[in-house]
Amino acid sequence: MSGGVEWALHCCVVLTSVDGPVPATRLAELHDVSASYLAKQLQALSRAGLVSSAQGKAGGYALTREPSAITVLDVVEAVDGPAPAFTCTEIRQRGPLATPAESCTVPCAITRAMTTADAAWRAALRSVSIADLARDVGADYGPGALRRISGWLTGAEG
Amino acid sequence: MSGGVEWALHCCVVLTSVDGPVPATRLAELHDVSASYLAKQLQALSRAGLVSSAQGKAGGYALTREPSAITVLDVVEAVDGPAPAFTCTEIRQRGPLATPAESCTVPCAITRAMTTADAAWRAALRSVSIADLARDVGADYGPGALRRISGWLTGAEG
DNA sequence: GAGGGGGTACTCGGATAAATAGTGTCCGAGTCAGTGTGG
DNA sequence: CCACACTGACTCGGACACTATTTATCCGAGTACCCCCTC
Repeated sequence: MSGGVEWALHCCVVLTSVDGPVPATRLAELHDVSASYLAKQLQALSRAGLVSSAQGKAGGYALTREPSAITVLDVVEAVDGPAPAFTCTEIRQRGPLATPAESCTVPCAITRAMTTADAAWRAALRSVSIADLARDVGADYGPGALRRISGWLTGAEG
Repeated sequence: MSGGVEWALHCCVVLTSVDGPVPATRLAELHDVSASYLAKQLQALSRAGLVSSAQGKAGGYALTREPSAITVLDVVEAVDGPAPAFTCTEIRQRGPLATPAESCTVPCAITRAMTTADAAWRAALRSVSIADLARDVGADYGPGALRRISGWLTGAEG
């Protein structure tokens, strides 16, 4: 999985604590990561409609929906793409004992097993929302943690 | 996920139908894939102890256990490695508002969500055995399918 | 003092290179089967 | 006829190139704010 997923999720969580848009540069220095590369991830989120982008002097990125309406799966699919990890190359239709194409009306057993596992993975990610993550952050580090981040994002210099 | 996982699984399924060892070359031409690269996957299975390798004239690969005792997860971890897809880089400990290390006794919320999803994925793959796959192949293409493959693997020329 | 126009600085967005993991290939080390020879 | 040693060919195993994906970077297009000028 792309490492940018982690960055994107952290950005979504901190964006729950602010109202206005936050520039990519600010998000990058908060997390001490490459601004240029983080921009790419945020663009992916924007293309997926999870965040809105605003240009100009007071521009930046902001969540488009309630944090409870954005799932972790949404972010993962936006950044990594919606394609499943396993792709069947139809080996059964190759070689000297190839299964004829007309017998291949359903996916092969291996593909079915992989698809089932992939569905379980996605279901687990779909059951967790950004709001859940933000709540857990508060539970882990105290209610003031996100508030401090919010203040730094909107106001502080350096 | 590495595409070699699919090849390895197909090999394991067909190996359930034969008694003696089968050379990698024979498995490769059955599936019409690169023999050299398939060898790499089979070596991984051998390192993991799922198959035994025998050298010499009548050598090859054979399953070491009952097909019902080998799970799809075993094969996936043997070929792709046991590492989870998501790796936390501890972003929370970086940047101007870094969380102090002594407060990071448990994984962060994002990592917990990813770990849970990964566990669900692995549980699904663990619940399917190679024997299950072989049985499904019989159900899909008729009981004679695996028998024909077995005969070709052990006897036929070209 | 209020409204409008222009400048400016800041933002995103996509196009462009380096690094890394995955894919594919090759040749050498090791080993078993078969064969020929000697007893 | 049996046992042994040898030959030979076939097997795996790891080391070596090539390609695709991921990672990282840069510069141009666009836009909202702010200042200044005019009325």
